[in-house]
Amino acid sequence: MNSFANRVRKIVCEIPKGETLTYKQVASLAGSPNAARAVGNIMKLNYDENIPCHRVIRSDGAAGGYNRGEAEKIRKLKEEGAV
DNA sequence: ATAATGACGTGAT
DNA sequence: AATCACGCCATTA
Repeated sequence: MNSFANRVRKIVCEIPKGETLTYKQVASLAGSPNAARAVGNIMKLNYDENIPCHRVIRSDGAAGGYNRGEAEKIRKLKEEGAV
């Protein structure tokens, strides 16, 4: 998989603990500032357990979604120190 | 190539 | 502040 998905995965994997990036930020870093939707789409389709996708949230501050459940995602972020 | 889908974003009501 | 509708992008069928 060498494409947007790969870039996104790498970026998300580089997110430091306690920090959270918005889908828009990730998309922007991936090269497409308006591909927030595509970013989330890729996560859902890839189910990357090696990637801290739980550190990626919406721009509104909402967690968004998670393969384990939004509650788990939020919990993880809170435990890691994310606001 | 076209249509449909989706863990989004922003603006308008 | 909350909700609705539209727009955007990449992927898959």
